[in-house]
Order: sequence, then C-alpha cells, then structure tokens
Amino acid sequence: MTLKELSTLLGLSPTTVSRALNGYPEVREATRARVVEAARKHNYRPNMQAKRLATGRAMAIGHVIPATSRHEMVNPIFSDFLSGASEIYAEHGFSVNLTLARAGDQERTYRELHAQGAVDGIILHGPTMNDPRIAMLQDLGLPFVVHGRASGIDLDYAWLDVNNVRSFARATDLLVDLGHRRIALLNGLEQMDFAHRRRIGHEQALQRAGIACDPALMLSDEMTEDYGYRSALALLDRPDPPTAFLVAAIIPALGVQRALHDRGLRPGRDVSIICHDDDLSYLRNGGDLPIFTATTSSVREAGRRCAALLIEQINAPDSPKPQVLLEAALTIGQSTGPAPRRS
Amino acid sequence: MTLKELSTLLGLSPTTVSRALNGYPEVREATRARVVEAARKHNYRPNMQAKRLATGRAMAIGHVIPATSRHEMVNPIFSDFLSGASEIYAEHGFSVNLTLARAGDQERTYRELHAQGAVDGIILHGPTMNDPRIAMLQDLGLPFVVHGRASGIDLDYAWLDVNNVRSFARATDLLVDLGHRRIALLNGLEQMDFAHRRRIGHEQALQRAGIACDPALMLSDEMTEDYGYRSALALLDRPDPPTAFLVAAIIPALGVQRALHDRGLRPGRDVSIICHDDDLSYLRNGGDLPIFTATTSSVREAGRRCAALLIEQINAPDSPKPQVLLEAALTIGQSTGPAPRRS
DNA sequence: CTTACTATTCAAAGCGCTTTGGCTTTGCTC
DNA sequence: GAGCAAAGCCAAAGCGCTTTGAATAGTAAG
Repeated sequence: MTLKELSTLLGLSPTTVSRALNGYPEVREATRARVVEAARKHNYRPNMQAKRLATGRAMAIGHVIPATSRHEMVNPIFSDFLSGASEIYAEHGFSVNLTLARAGDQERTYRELHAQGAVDGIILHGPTMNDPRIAMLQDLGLPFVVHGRASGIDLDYAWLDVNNVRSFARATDLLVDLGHRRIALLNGLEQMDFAHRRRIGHEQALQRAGIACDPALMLSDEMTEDYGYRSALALLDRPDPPTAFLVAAIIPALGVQRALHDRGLRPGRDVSIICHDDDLSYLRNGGDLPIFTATTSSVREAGRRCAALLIEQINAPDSPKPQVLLEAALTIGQSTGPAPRRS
Repeated sequence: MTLKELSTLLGLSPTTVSRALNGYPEVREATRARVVEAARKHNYRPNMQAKRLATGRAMAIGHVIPATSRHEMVNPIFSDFLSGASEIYAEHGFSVNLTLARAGDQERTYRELHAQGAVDGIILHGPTMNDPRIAMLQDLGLPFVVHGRASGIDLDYAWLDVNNVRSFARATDLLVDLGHRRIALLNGLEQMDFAHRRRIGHEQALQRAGIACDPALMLSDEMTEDYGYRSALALLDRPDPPTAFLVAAIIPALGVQRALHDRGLRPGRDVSIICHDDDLSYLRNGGDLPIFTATTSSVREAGRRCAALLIEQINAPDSPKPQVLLEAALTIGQSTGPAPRRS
C-alpha cells in the first residue's frame, strides 16, 4: 500500500494525504480523520527509504561499536547503553544503525555513514585520550554526542561522562580510611579515557593520604573476568600483597573474587574489593546487600541521556554543546572492611 | 557529491557512471577506470536512501531485541551474536537495524519494519514455545532466520539452533556418572524454547539413569547472577540439598559459585556445577583450566552462521529453508567432581 | 453583488539513484 | 562497401514520499 494508492482510494491527491498524515494544518479536520482512518484500515506505513530521501533526514542514529582487535571483544555495557538509548529513540521515531568496527576502521566507518547519509547523528563510544574521531566528526558537521570525554582534546563538543576522577578518588579514600595502604588498581586499558581518569583519581587520593604509588600494583587491560582473576592471583602471590583491590568493572571484580576464594581469602574480611558498577541488567550488584562496595552509575541511564542530548543536537545543530558530568554513587557492600592487622 | 555532479564532471551520463561503479558490463573498461578514479578522488559515496529507494532493497537486516518487561533485561549474548553477524553483514554490504522491543511489542515491530521497507530480512531472537512470530513473518513474506527453534510450530522455516536436548542430557549423564543423584536445574525462563529443550534433555537423562525428577530442584528464571546466587542458597539450605547444579548460563553459574563460597563449599569438590557457556568475549570460561565444566557453543559463531543463512535466503527466497543443528562441546573444567559420600 | 481573503486541495517538481529502451559507433563478414 | 551484430553510451521514466506554487471553493467585508 503506497501513498498514491491510498490517495486514489480516497479520491484525494497524494499531497493532501501526506499532509493529513503528517499533521500539517492546511487540511480540513474531517478530511484528516477520513485519511487517518483509511490509513489505519489499510495498514498503510510510509516507505522509510522514500521518506528519508524526500526529507533528507535519515531518522537514524549511528552507533559504531568498537571491537578491540585482540579479543574481538565487545564491551558488554553496550547492550544496556543501547537499551536505554533506544527508549528515547523510539519516542522520537529514530532507529538505530549499528556497525561494529575494529579500532582502525572506526574513522572510515563514521565517514561512510555520513557520506551515505545513513544517519542524522552519532553516539561516539569508548573515547580514548586525544581521540582523533572528535575533530573528524566536527569537521564532517555531523551532530554527535560522546559517551565519555577525551582528555587532550580542546574542542567544544557534546559529551556525557561520569566523574571518574572523583569516583575513584572517593573509593580510594574509603579504602584508605579503612586502613588499607597497599591498594591494587585493576584498570581498563590505559588508552581509554575513562581508565586514565580513574587512575588520576586513584593517584590523587593516594597522594593526599601520603601513600606512594606502587606501579607494580597498577594494572591495565581489557576488563574480562579472566583478567581480574589472573591479575589478582599474581598480586596476591607477591611477597607484599595488596590488602585491597580497586577494579574497573564488576566482571573483572568477579574474577578477583574467584582468585580470593582460590587462595582461601574472604572478600571484605581478608581483602577488600571496590569496583565500578555500570548497573547492568543481568549483573546487578546483588539485592539488599550488594556483593561489592561499588561506585555505581547506570549505563542504561547514560544511554537515555545521551540519546536525548543527541536528538536535541540534531534538531538544533547550532545550540550550545551540552556537557554533562554525572556523579557515581558510592555504595557500601560486603566486599570492604578494615585492613587486616599486619601479622 | 552526487551521481549527477560526478557525471557532469566527467562529461558522462549518470547512467554510465552508475553502471561503471556498479560493475555492469556495458561500459568500456577505460571509461570505468576513469569513473572509478574520479569517484575515489572526489570521495563519492552513493546516497544510501536513494539507492535503497531505487533498488527496492534496504540493504539492512533487522534485529529486534526482546527486552523482558520485568527487568528490562537485555540478554548479554546479543552483543556477541551481533558482533559475529556483523562480520558477515559487512562483507555483503548490509547494515543492521536494531530495535529493542518489549515482549508484547515485538510483532508490531516486525510488521512495521516490513511495511516501512526498512529491512530485507530479519533475525528472530529468543524464540519461545509456539512462537507466533514465525507464522507472522512467513505470512509477511519477509526472509528470516530463527536463532533457536520453536517447539510446537510445524512450519518450514530457516533456523539455527544448538542441540539443547542432547547437550543437557550429556551434562546430566556426566553428573550421574560422577555419582550425583540430586541434581538441581537452574534453567532459563520456561517459555523460552531453549530452556524447554534443556529441561527435556535433563529429564531424559535422569530417567535413563532411573532417577526421579524432583520438581523442587528445577527452577526457571531470567539468567542473572542474582538468580543463580539466591536459588543456590535456597537449595543448599534445604534438608536434602543437591550435590550438583546444572545451570543455563555462565552468569548465573557465577552466582551459584558465590553461594557455594558463602556456605563454605568448594565447587568441584563439595558441589559440582555444569553450565552452558556461550563463549562470550568478556566472560571466557577461564583459560587452560576452565572455571566451569560446560556445554560450550559460541554465540558469536552462531551469529556469523545465522547471518550467512539469512543473506542466502534474501538472495534466493525460494531456496529450501536451511535448518542447522549445532552440537555443543562438553568441556571438563574445575567445577565438577565425584559426588561426595553421603555422611 | 463584488472584492479580498482564507481555507482546502491539487499538479508537478524534486530527492539521488537504477534501469529500460533507444540511439550511435565500431568492428566484422561477405 | 553494404549489412549486421555487438559495444558503448544516453535520455527518460521511475522508486514513494515531501513540498512548492497554483488553483479552487468558501466566506467575510465593502
């Protein structure tokens, strides 16, 4: 069923039918009612491609998911982020154009999405330090919102980030207050901006507390369970093991927990763990009694808010670039406790 | 840069330029070279919307991700499935149209995607028993491939599934051989087809071994860590606790593991665990020594294969419907061992 | 009863690309 | 050199929708 068919069926011109359905004022209400009714009855749905071509708007948002080349790993937070964003897109009639791209392919992917006119805007995922994509997108003139930020980039762009410096500083403060002096940091990949900021926060807090940073306690890798497990084992087996772990995500924290169990240590009593918790739907940090003491910030909510910001940018490209800094909550769970006495 | 601009620039007709770029034979090789070179030089990318409208092909695959209404949970396997599928799509020039839909909205979503001409084909995720979507998609005449199958549906449709009956039967056999008699099944939601089949497999194996099914040991819910944890605690605290757990996914298995630790039990020695492992990139089942004994089947590989099947269906809609049954590997890990002697 | 609007409706021109049908050339054959 | 097929190129007609500019009907004002 096409517009034309529907219009001949109604004895109207395509113009009028189009206007009636799109809510334009220059059409009699009685006519509009007839048209809407007929459209419903014949199950008419405007052809998206045609609409897009005619309006020049793709009504689609591009998400380019970075897949790290090493493990072809896709960060599991994406499904929740997308889930949040989709809620907002749906309300505004946007659809999602998903592309997975290796680290090196990303710029090209963005360029193509734009040149093809496939999307009206883009969410930039996983910004690294000095991320070159930001300047590129700005040059292209394609509206975009960064989920995170990029240290070292001094441009005026739209972003939404968690205050990673503060949240990891607070977490470190908490551990220090509990008497911990040897605190391990199991960070994400250092080139990722969020990881960089978390390290800064951690180091600041240590410095304030007069504790020297021990590089041997600061690790950085893709945030898998296995990474948490192996790193924790290695650190625990050192002559001077850490008494606390600050971990970049709940999945590697589960690995740390497993390592503790392997060594007969109990989280929260023998060794403390704090992790960042993205509040993933399938990996909630326990119920009433959280498994982990954690810096919590819902990535699904971040998705919703990024989506809303992007749609604003698309509708008013010259409006000022929103910059939103969310604070993570510090939730006390079962995984922290006072540092054990030196034996 | 549009086709028309490029063609006047070259002193050719749009027709010829289009043909040159799309590899049609009726264009001189010298001309084609000129055109291709000019396109490259001017960074020409055909407008997707226009192309789609003209060809009637959307060059896009629809993925409708079911979000369970209760927890708005998005199954974490999707990111890996999509990652696999995307590899194949990219090779064939397809893009992904992602929609998240609540359980009730799914049919409507598929209908709209089709009526709008937004996609050329669909991957059907998370089939339930008697899934009504299959008949619907067949009626619509939209090519589709089901990831999984739907018991109770007697139509000829394309699917790719893991042999869930066999894999859970084998897992149960293994536990029985190890001497376990009280085996708990922490299944996914029962309306999901895969969960149904896994239960069947489990029950068949028990029956063959002459062990009565105890309904109290068979649970079913969304596969979260918390579900695994709480269920395991509850079961372990019964007067006649299970000595083994058969778990539908690695995430709830981690919850079971945590429950064991809470109760001072060691996986593999005091209580055995077998789980199904989708081989998620960020949650590998350990390295050389798998954490869990598991029935393993890569969901990323499933994504690749479903994508390939779907593209075949799109290119040859009347070809026979492929039906692929994959066998899961049974990998022995650290989480299983002989049933402890009755005290 | 005109005149001047305003409210409705429509015809037609795109949007950027593909594709059908036709028109020139070119290259052979006899 | 006439005759003919193949090769190479082009004009024009869409694809299904939006939107501009014009036409028509209806209505209030003069």
